[in-house]
Amino acid sequence: MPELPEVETVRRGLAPVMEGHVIASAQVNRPDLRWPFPERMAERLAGKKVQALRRRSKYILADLSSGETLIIHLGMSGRMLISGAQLGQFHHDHPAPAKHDHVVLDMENGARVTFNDARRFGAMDLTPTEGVEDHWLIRDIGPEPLGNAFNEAYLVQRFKGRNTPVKSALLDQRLVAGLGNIYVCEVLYRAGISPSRKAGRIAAARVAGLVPIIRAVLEEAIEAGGSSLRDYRQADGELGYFQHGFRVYDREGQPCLTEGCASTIGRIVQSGRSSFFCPTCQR
DNA sequence: ATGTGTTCCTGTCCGC
DNA sequence: TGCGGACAGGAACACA
Repeated sequence: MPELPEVETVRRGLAPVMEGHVIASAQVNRPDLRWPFPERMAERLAGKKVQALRRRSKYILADLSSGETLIIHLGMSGRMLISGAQLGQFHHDHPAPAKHDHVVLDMENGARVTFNDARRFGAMDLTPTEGVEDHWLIRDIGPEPLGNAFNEAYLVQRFKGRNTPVKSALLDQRLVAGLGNIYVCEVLYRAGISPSRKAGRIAAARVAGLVPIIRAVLEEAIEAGGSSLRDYRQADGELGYFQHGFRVYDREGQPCLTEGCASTIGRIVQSGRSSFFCPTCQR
């Protein structure tokens, strides 16, 4: 599920209990998720301090004092739960293990971080921190949409000559990092561009206009995640799944929210994914 | 090189 | 209440 804003929200939620703290022990309850876990993962995590908790695209990167980095991907259904830490205090009691709790990290500070992933499209790997950007899962990913390398000239260049629908182009992680089905729908709605339009046939000015829209949509979602984070810390400690007011995603058959537009939101399937759009506002 | 369809897995929801 | 099918926030992989 989680797209860039949700992963960033998870990272920010984990940081207070993990960054600068030592993993006392790790429990690994199955041999694999999408791929096998790295050899001896539990042993390689135990006793290591998390020096930094970073994010690259939809990956969370935990740099360890051993010189290795734990790479975490949440896939479609991956969740992170914090227990034993509330309101800055550690109370040391944890909920009963749940179905699909695959990896459990017990921190020396008493907090417990549980990775739960029903569909098991998630992944974890351990790799040397030096060169983690060249790891096979990460090396081909495009620029961070909130960074300087992602800009108008870049996107215009990358769209040039592409015969694929703009929806597919923006989902392509090699082109830009971190966008998923929800936020691509939201971006194209805000930009007034049909998801079916071929990327290479959009006027350069409109392509350039996508850049600030992508940034705004993601930043607003991160902000919404940030405010939800405070609630989660008070509630059950589950991170990353927050209610965010989507303006077009999952609104098939409901009225378009654009002022003065009388259309209803439609849905088409593009390469197996639902695209929600307004047939009037998006051309 | 690009573009598209299939696949991995479990859970939920909706119509009969 | 059961059953079948569609669908779900990802992305690697196989193939045209």
